[in-house]
Amino acid sequence: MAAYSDRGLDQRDGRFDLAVGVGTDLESETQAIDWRSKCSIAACLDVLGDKWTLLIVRDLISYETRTYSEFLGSPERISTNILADRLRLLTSLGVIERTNPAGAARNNAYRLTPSGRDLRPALEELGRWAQKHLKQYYPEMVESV
Amino acid sequence: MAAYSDRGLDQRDGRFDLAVGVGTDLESETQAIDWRSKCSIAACLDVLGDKWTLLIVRDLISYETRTYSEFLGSPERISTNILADRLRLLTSLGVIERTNPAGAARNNAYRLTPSGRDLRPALEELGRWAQKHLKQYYPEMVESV
DNA sequence: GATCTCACTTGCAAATCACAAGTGACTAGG
DNA sequence: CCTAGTCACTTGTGATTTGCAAGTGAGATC
Repeated sequence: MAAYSDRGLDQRDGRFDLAVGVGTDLESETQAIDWRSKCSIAACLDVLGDKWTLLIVRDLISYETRTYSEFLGSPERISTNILADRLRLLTSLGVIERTNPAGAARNNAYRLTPSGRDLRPALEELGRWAQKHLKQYYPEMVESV
Repeated sequence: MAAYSDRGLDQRDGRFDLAVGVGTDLESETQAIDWRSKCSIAACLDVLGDKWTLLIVRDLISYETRTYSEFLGSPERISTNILADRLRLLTSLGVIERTNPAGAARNNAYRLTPSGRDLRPALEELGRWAQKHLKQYYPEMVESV
């Protein structure tokens, strides 16, 4: 517990440039991650901690594969620039990949890698928590994944 | 699976004003939540989906109780306005509460409610995932919770 | 080979965030 | 009690991120 708590207050933990140089612009671009602490939960949130990233993973758990425009069709209405950015991030992290890595972007869907599939238990727990504790505020909510 | 996918594309799912009128300004203020879809995972992310909220929960899992300034001491260095905002949100959701609800704000710590304690499995899964899949990018990472 | 669709990119306004500097209530010391 | 200090915030300002609308360019379709 609290294994990070002995750190000095003024020090930064590091920055890491993710990149996979496979081919298209989207895949070869680079993203810097500023790790806020050594805590694994904080690291997870450094990467996945926003309103959109895990919804992409959720869609891929539900549907196995999904194209860019299919993601756009999901009910939460992600905007195109955010979608492109998050797909780039998840690809560079090795959480998702193209179904046809060598092929052109058009109709080239995304799928989860083993790393992405390992997020399923966490998403199930989050969904379970919402079902139990958010339904009082939002009765129309339904299950997922 | 994909139980939300039959929704129309143009419809909004709703908005809900959270409020608990217990006493201090911080507790009685109101926050609007715009539910993006009926999906429970999306609902969870509507509420907890950012880089800071779950770190507050993590601290309370690690330490049982924490004051405002103790939260500020955590290594991720949350800023004061964001901390106040998230404490307000988590309080209005019933995820955390003050250890002395009737007392003054000064030295009045926060603790998890049963709802907050139910987030532990999800945080454990997220931490486990980070340990398994993020360590390659960030070797200094350590366990947590 | 012109048109269409798909997977993005770009530009700009709006919202959110980080950082620094207050503020006001309690509290300990003299 | 009066003053100085600490704690729990709030406020202001500039920087970053997001949302929305409008492109763009490459491959598929006709």
